[in-house]
Amino acid sequence: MPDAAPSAAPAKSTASGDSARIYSIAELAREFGITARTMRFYEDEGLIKPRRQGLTRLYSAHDRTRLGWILRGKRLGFSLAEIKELLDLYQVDRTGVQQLRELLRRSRLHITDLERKRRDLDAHINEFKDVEAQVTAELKQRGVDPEGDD
Amino acid sequence: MPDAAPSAAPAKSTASGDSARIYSIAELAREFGITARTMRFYEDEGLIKPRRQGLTRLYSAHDRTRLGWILRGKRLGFSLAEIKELLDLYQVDRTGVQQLRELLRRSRLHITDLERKRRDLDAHINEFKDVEAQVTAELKQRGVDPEGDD
DNA sequence: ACTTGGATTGACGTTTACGTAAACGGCAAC
DNA sequence: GTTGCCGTTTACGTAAACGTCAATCCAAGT
Repeated sequence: MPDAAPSAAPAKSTASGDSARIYSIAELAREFGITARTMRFYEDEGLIKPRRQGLTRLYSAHDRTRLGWILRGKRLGFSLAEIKELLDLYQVDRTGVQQLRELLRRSRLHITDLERKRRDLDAHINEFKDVEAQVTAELKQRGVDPEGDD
Repeated sequence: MPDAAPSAAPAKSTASGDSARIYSIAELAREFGITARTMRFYEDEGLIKPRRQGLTRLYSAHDRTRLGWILRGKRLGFSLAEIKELLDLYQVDRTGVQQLRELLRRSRLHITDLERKRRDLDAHINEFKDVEAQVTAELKQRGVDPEGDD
């Protein structure tokens, strides 16, 4: 969510310290565990727009943050189309009242969706923790240490 | 997760009341908001195995529960292959110590994955709640009631 | 007897999210 | 000067998760 939420960012002490850093495509790909192909694909889909120096792509700290956000969305099971929609939510102009209303409406819709996901997730976690507890108990009962690889 | 976790199920008062109920493919499809095609596909992939009466599929309460679990997994962003793996975790025989160890290991791995997802989800939710709060404040400042559709 | 309403099995089509060459340019080292 | 290494575009391939027919079957109603 580039620059939208203040969040708990480490204090920028070095003036324009590393927010001015630029990244190559391979560098970011390594960092996030994806391929350059994937990043170009995301660009084609309008999810990121790195600067260009000639043909070569130059990624800013902003781009990097955005990419991280995209991948987090993916881990949560959103499609690239949905992620694009959500990213666009932040780019929308907040000048008009109607637009603010619309933004509010869609944020709330999305929060509802996310909270459902959270319930699903908690249920899933609890079930697997149950299994863990049961299996641990069973092993102990058999006089086996549940920890240790042998 | 069928019958694995006790969970908070409503008391079965009618003896074999509805755990003996059988469902048609269309019935379950309607209930879960999917198509019959999807259910047959899941069967092909080995995710559910309904009884047969001739050619017609008959779904039990167990199948229904299982289907619900599958769809919950999907909402969390798991692939059908992953979901199958997780379902199989429960079917695995818990007799041998080695198998119990393996089950424990994989459960823990999965819990780790789920908890990462949870952190991602919480971060996402917080960001959108920030947006909601900011937009709400902005609307109030302009003397507009954030609620109400006009 | 005939239609209507579900059920079935193929088989091919489609969308999403990339992978995988192929063919090229720029630059630094050997 | 050519061998790597990184970057580029264009284009075809692919796995996952179904959708969409087509042809068929079967029980129920009129």
